Amino acid sequence: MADQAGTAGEQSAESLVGPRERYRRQVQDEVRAHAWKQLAEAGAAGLSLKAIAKQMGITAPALYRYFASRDDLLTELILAAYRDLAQVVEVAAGAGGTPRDRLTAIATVIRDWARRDPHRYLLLYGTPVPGYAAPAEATELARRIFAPVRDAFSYGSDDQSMHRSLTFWTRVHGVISLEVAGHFTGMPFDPAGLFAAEVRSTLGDLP
Amino acid sequence: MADQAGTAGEQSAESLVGPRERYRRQVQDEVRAHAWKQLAEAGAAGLSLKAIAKQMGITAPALYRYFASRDDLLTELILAAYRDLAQVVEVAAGAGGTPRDRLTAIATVIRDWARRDPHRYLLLYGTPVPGYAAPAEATELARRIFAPVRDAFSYGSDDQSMHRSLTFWTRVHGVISLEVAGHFTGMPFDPAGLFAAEVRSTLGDLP
DNA sequence: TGTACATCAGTGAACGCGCGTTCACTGATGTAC
DNA sequence: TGTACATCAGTGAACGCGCGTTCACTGATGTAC
Repeated sequence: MADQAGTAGEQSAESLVGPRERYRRQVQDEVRAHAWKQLAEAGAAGLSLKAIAKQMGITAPALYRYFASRDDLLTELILAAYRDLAQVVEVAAGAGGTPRDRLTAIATVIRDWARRDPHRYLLLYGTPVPGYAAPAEATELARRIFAPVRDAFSYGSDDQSMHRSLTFWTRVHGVISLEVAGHFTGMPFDPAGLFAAEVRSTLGDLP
Repeated sequence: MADQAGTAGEQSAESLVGPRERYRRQVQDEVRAHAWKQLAEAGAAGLSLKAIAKQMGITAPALYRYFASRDDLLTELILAAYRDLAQVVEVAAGAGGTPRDRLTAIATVIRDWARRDPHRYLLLYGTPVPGYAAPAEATELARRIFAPVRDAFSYGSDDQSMHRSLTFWTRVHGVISLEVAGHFTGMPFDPAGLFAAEVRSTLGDLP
């Protein structure tokens, strides 16, 4: 939900931009904010331009000045979510330390990210939106996120890194997705503890 | 999607039932079949009585003879899915053998069940339907399904069975949910192999 | 075996709702001279 | 500094669509005598 201010090509563009463009971006941000709120409350199927317009005290056609269509807005939200997660994971992976340190950090930030905005996590890794085809960039970003994991496992020479990375990935998502979908509610145990134990167990004797 | 003919209280009821009741059940089954087809094509949010009626060549109000409301139908489908999975898992768990045999069988049937009808699996374990509260029976059934796993891990005296069961559960769902949601498509590896390896690794030195 | 009656599946019109999207337009705002 | 013009955000009416649900009704079908 944070602004992707770091995106290449937009750097320090604020000062080069007139008041009209400035206003434009402000409204766009407001639309996105309302869109995220809707996604949280009604899921991807409940994302509605008319409802957003009403919440903003504006008529619906006005939104077409800012987004070409409803699906365009949805695509933008999905890509923004992927970019945000990618950035968070890359920062965690880049903090240095042993492979073990890095992978523990990656797992932790992914879970924190998912818990901060469960609907946003589910938008990426939950039930696919029926009839909606994700753009190619989404797949690229998903690959980019997976890459820090594979990189951290690619130490030494004997290489089972692909298999170990996939295992890491499915285990991390296994706990997180059941947790954020609410399948642990009412069960007498601590998801954080389970997650930590799972990560430890998955890293095994990793240096 | 198979008929729950084995449900207690309905056994051999067919012969006790007049032609009207027989017809009634037939139509109900047809509605359910169309509902599953819709769920597969448009997700839970796309389940529509009017669309089902149209597909059956009937007017929508006629369906209210068979289901009290749209949400009632959805609830019935969810419970039917849980019951079907519970039965399948219980059969696998009850086939005997070592704990290892039983848990391998459980994992296998869950994955097969999920792959046979991905949308049905996602209805239970995917993104929760927003604004829809699952009935208490759903939670009970979910617990019942988990119970065979816990039972198979509860051998000997030292008891970490709860933790091991949860780990088994999250790992199985981790692979399956990413697989059925299509997050492995385009990646050059075999999900079946990954799943098998994951189950083996999770069972460890289990007898 | 035949008839009268009760049951009940299905109809058709209607309700109010929300959706995405288009179009011609108004009027405020920024910009160029 | 002042004015004319171009830009463009936002409006309001309208389109066709689909949804869940209600209601009074028709007419076929099963059942009881």
